[in-house]
Amino acid sequence: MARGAQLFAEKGYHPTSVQEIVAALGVGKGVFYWYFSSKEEFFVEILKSAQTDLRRRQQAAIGDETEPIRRIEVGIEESLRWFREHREMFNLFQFAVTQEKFAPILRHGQQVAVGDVARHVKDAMAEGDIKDQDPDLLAQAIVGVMSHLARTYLYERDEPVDQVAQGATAFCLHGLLG
Amino acid sequence: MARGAQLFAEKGYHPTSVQEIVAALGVGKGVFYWYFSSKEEFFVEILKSAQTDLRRRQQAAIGDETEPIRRIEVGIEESLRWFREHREMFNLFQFAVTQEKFAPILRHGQQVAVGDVARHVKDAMAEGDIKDQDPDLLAQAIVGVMSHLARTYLYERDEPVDQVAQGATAFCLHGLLG
DNA sequence: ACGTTTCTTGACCGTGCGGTCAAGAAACTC
DNA sequence: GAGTTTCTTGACCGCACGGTCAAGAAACGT
Repeated sequence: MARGAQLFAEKGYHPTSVQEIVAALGVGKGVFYWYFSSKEEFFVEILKSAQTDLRRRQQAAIGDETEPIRRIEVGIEESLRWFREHREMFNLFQFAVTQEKFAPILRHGQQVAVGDVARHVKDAMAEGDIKDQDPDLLAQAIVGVMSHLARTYLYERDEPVDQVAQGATAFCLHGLLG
Repeated sequence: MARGAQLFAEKGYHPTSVQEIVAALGVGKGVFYWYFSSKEEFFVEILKSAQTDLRRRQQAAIGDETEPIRRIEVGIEESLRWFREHREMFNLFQFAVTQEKFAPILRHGQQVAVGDVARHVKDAMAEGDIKDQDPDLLAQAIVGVMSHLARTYLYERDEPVDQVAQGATAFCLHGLLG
């Protein structure tokens, strides 16, 4: 299935034919339709499993941290690392959000991610580290920074993860001023 | 051409056929291929003209402002307003970045936008309002916040522009802490 | 050993696509 | 108003797509 993700990522969903997928896998077409009921379902499967994998990684990395602000930082860092290791998925995610068929799945996953961050933000507020604001908006903004910097610096310019992560967290914590 | 953009936005680029486009326009297929050499070229034309329109709006809105920080704020605000007025284009832009054929065009436009912001950031640094950091990274982060909040609050949740703009600028200026 | 279920094959089908083009209609000369 | 250029039409073409299915190979149970 990783094979399929790679193909989709290279050419895009529509331009990649089932024919090409099975050829790359070295199997007949029938075997594809034995395991998946359609090209669409196959794609959804790829998206879902990538999402859960990413979440697992985030959770695992955050596990030891107790400080909410640190949890956010580590979450950003680990997400960037995951996206770097799964270059293919970034474009696929981005494409999927734009298609009505796939958007709900993507939105759900992203809502989970935003929820995670928002929880840490709330915790930080409770501890008085962040002044009271809408936690959801802050979390959304953080996700926005993360994903845009990932695209620009990780994929287009291939810069080292740690450096990008450092820039991302610095901006999220202090903004332009401060 | 706005008609075409709408169709593409509703169904996506590939699933929208030339047949449908000309039907929606109420003309024959030949007239499409008289003015455009391919579906692809037509799409590129839509993207380019939208990009220049957005930029014009940004520049016009910023025109009177002299304070660099205010320029950034007004730029964010006006961009959000434009995206709200051209709902169709958001998905189209997002889709186009993921396709190798169209990505260069999109990247160029976005680089121009980032360049604009980065210039204001530099100015603000010169005036001592922002401490020295990489202006390009800051500008990229701002664009990231803007576009993600636009998607979430403007399109998915249909919240008022001013409120979203206020949240976006606040985060960009002060981050979580500050 | 043999029946049965689980997989695998690839030729094949109907469909709808992007793009063409012979045929004309309008609009524009002079 | 004849001649020429600028548009417009829609039937048509070749093709490649997603998906099917009859046929058979492996694997398994007994």
